[in-house]
Amino acid sequence: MSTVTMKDVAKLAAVSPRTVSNVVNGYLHVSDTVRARVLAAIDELEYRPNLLARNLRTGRTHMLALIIPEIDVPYFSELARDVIDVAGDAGYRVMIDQTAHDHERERELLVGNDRNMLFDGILFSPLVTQSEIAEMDQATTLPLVLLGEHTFTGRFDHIAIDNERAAHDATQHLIDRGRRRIAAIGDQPLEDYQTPRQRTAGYLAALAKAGVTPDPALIVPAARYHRVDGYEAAARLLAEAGRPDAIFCYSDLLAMGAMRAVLDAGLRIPEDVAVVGIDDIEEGRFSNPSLTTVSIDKRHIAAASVHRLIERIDSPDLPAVQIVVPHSLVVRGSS
Amino acid sequence: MSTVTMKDVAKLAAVSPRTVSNVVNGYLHVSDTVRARVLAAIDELEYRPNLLARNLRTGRTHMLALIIPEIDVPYFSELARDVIDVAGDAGYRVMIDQTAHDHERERELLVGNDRNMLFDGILFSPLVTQSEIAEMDQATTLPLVLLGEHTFTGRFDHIAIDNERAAHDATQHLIDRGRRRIAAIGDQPLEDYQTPRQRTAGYLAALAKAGVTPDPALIVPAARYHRVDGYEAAARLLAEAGRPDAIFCYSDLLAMGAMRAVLDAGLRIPEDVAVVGIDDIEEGRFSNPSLTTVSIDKRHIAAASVHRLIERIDSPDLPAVQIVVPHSLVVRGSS
DNA sequence: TTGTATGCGTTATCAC
DNA sequence: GTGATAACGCATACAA
Repeated sequence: MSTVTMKDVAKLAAVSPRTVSNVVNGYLHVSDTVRARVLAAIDELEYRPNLLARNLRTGRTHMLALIIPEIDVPYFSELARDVIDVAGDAGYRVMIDQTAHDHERERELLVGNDRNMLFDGILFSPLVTQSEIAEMDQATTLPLVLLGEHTFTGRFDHIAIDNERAAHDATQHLIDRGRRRIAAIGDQPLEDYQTPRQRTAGYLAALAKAGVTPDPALIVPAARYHRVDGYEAAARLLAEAGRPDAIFCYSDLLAMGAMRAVLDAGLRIPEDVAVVGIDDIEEGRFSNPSLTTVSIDKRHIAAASVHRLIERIDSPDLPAVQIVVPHSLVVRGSS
Repeated sequence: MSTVTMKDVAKLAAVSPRTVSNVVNGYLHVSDTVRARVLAAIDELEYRPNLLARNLRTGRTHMLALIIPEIDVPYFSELARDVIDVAGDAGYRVMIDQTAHDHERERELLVGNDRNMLFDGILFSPLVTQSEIAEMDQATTLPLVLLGEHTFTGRFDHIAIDNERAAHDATQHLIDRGRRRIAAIGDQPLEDYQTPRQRTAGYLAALAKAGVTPDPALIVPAARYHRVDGYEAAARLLAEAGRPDAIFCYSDLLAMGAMRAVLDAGLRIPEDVAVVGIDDIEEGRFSNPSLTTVSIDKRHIAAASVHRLIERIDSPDLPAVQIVVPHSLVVRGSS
C-alpha cells in the first residue's frame, strides 16, 4: 500500500510538509540543499503524491471526458487515439464514455459529468438535436467542446470540417467522372441533426451546379453509420429500377458496406458503380477496391479541440469559437 | 459552479450531514419521513456528491485503467467497447492509456498508475516480455488483470484464448482445403513474448500432424500487427520463388494487408492464395473477399476480465487464475 | 526561504 | 435512528 504520505517525506528530510509540496510542485524558492534532501527522501520512500487528495484540494483533476457514440467505429477510434495522445502531451488523461446512440444516456452523461467534479472538461461528439443542445446549454457548466457539429448556440466551441463543402466535393468528383445517377446514403431526415443535413445540402448543390435533377429515390437515409447500414441501403438501391452509377456515402463505414453490396449484386466497382465516402479511415486504404474519400485530418481535430478545451478550462469566459478543419478529396480505386 | 455541498442539503432538510450521507449511500436505518425530506432537499438544490471528496475519503475511485498498445487497432477498439460497457454496468468507468508499443512507457504507466491511487485496478494488454512482467510483479501492488498473454507469474490473473490451439485450428483448416505451402505472418522471434510464440507453435504442430515439412522461408516475422506490416510481409513472400498457396496471419489486421498484397500481385483469393486471420474484427466480415478467421469472443474476454478485476479489488488476496476463453473458426470467402 | 494551521467535501467513529 | 466530530492527503494563506 502506497500509504507513504507527504508528512513521511517531510519527517525523513527534516523539513515541513509545505517544503515538500514546494519541491514536488516545482516552486522556485527552494534552496538547492533542501531540495536535494527532499528529493532524496522522496526517492528513498518511493513517495508518489496522492492524486485524489491533490484533486480535491485544487479542484482540478487533469482528466477529460471524451463522449462519443461508439469507440469501435473506426472514425472515433482513430480520433480517440489522437485525442489521448495530444491530451497526454498536455498533461491530461482521457476517460471515454459511449452514448451508444442513446439520447437519454447522452444527457445523463453530460449532466452527471458536469456535477460530480471528476473532469476538468468534456469533448463531446453529439448526436443530439439542436433543441437538446440548447437545453444542454442550461444544464451544463463544465468547459465543453463540440466535435463534428456546426450548430450555433452561444456557449460552446465547435470543431468540425465544412460538411456541406465536403459533400459537395465528393459529389463533384463523381460528376467529373461522368456519373449522373448519383445516390446518397446517410441522410437523416427525421432528426434535427446538422451533419447529415449539411451533407445532403452539399450533395444537392453539386448536382444543381451540374444541371442534374436530383432523384429523391436516390437519397437513402441511414439511421446509423455502420457497415451494415451502408450494405442495406445500397442493396435496396440496387434492387430497384433505375440503378445508380455512383454512390456517395456520408461515412467511410457506410461506404464499406455499400461496396460489399455492390459486389454481392455482381456489379463492378468503379466500372458499374463508383463509391465515395467521407472520413478517410485506414480501412479504406487497404480495401478492395481502395476507397475514394474525403479525408478529414483527425490529428488536426484532436489537437485543435484538446487545446481549445484546455484554454477554456484555464479561462472559462472566453467567447465561443468555430474552428473549421480543412478536408481534401483522396481519389482511390473505388471511383 | 456546483458548489452545493452535503452541508447545504443537511441545512435545508434540517438534519445532519451524516444523515444526508446515509440517504445518498442508501443505508437502511433512515426513517421514511427523514429520507423523503432529504431527497426533496437534494432535488431542490440539485445536489450531486463531489466524487473527488468521496474518492479521497473512501480510497476507491470506481475507475479502471485499460492499458493497450493502440486504441485504433480494431481488435482493441472492439474490446474496449465491451470493456467500457461491462465496467459501466458494474459501476466503473474506464480510462484508456496507450503504450504505443513503447516498453518504457508501458512501465511508467504501470508504476505511475500504481502509486497515485487514481484507479482501483488495471486491465493490461501487455507487449512486455516475460522478464519485464516479473519485474512488474515487484513494482506494482494494484489489482491487475493481464489480457491476451498466458505467461506464468504468481500474482496476476490472465484472460486469453488458447493461442496455440487457435493457430493450430487456422492452419489445419488450410490443410483441409488442400494447401501445403502455408506461410505464417506475425512471428516475433526476437521478443520474449508469448502470444506469437504460441501461435507459431500451433502452426508448426498442425503442419507436423499433416506430415508437411515446414519451410523456414514461409515464416515471416512482423514487428507490429498493422495492415501495412501484413502487406509488406506478404509482398515479400510473393516476390520470392516458391510462392505460398496460403497465408496464415496472426491477426486479422495483418490479414487485411496481406490480402491487399496478394491482389496487387495479380493473384486471386482464395484460388491462388488463401488467407486466414485471427480476431474476427468486423472489417473482415465486409471485406472483399470476406476473411476467414479464428473468432475471439471479445465480449466474453471483456466480461471475464472486468469481473475478475472487480473481484480482486474487493478481495486482493485471491489466488491468481487463468481463464481460457473459447475460440472458433469462421470460414468465409478468403479460404 | 520555510514552518504552522486550515480546509477542500466526504465518510466513518463515536456517542446519544 | 440521528447528531457532532475527526480524518483522508494535499495545497495554500499567513506568519516567521
